[in-house]
Amino acid sequence: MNKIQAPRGTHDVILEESDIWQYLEQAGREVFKSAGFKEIRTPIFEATELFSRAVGEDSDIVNKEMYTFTDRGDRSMTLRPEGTAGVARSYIEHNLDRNQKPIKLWYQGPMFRYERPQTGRYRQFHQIGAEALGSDGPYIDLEMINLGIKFLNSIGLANLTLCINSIGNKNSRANYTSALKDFLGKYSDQVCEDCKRRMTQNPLRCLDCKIPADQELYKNAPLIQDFFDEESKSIWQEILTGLKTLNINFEVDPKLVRGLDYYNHCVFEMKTSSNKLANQSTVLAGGRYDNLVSYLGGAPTPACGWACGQERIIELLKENHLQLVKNSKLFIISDDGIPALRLANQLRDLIPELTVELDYELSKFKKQLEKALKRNCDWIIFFMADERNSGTIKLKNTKTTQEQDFGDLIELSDFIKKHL
RNA sequence: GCAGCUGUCGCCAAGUGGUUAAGGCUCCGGGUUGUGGUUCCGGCAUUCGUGGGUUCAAGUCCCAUCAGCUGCCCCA
Repeated sequence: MNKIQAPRGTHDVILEESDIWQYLEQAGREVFKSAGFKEIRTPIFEATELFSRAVGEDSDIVNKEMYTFTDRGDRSMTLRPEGTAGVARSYIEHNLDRNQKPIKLWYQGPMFRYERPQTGRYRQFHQIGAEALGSDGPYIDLEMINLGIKFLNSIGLANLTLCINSIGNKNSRANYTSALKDFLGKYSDQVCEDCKRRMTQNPLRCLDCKIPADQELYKNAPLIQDFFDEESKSIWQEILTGLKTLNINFEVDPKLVRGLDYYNHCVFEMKTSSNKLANQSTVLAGGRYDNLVSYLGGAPTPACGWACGQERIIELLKENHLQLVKNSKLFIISDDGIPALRLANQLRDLIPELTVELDYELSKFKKQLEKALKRNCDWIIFFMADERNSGTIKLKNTKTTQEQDFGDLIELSDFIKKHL
């Protein structure tokens, strides 16, 4: 029989790694809770049309990266490539705009993109994201940025830089794009193949071309800020002064743009300087997307949000030699299974925060002791025939090596609780 | 979608065409009569990602395929 392996670009989260995942997700939950965000769980697959409308017909995601299939009812379905579209769809479908605004939501879960796997890049990957719908900003934008930073700080991530830019409103961007096209047109025979293609499809992207020769040519390219109308200008200004006043460090990156169509005004990314992620240095990215809800047929709704790639963060956490908070563990050594199981259950009820384990193989005393020690248990209970016959439980603290007999379970559990 | 590198036990690995595929860690069984991870014995790949081919002979060479890594593209 040949072994079946996990599909390309997917991976199993197993053993110690799942501890890190839980730690990460717990940290997210706490941060969102503290800011009054509610969790939203949307389907993992949606009508294909949702993504082609939300993400953009000519984006790479829609064109070549979606997991699309026809279901048995002949409907075209797609495994979600990102989280925002589903949230917006749900917002419209359930008339969430009738709630107090803004609606503040967060989500966590798998996303799917048919890409070439690399470090920090998978076909099934996971994002934690937050969206706020119904507020114009700039305060909600600042709140979202702040929350993103807070989240990453809370898990002990350092060496992160907030990069920020504004891509203005629709008008400003249209004016800029046409000016940029004119500028780029002058070099159409000198730039790289990719840029030639980008010139027509997504001229903004030329600006972050990685070819030095191209960069040289683009040095004198027009800047988007010079094309801002009054609205774009004032919103951008408010964000910048807000960040300064809040003492949030940032770098303005005029070349920061977006691959997804629905963004406008302020966009931002958190990047790591760690070389652990190779080329995938962006760990969290987001911005304002005032047009998405109306693209999808809802009433025009200002909104902003961000998403962060969990796999990428996990890589960084591993590098940080993360000290996960371990809870106390107790191991019962016994020569009879049933009394040991009963005792384990009683202890679990009495001390829910304690991990209680035992040896299901009923190995010899020596072996069980070894197992307990190898597991790094804080406590060992000796519950062999001798103890059971005398009606006592012998408790040992493995750190202090002190032992104590207990005749009463409540007394024993109180003792442990006191020393947790 | 394009290009380069890699693939031997759960993990780390030796092996460079020639008998039964080193070693270490982990794990499992057992001894040292119930208290510190010790020690001692023993076990753990008919098989080298998979499938073909070359050869008297292949983990070692060739081809294909799958997967991983890296760069491009794009993105979280």
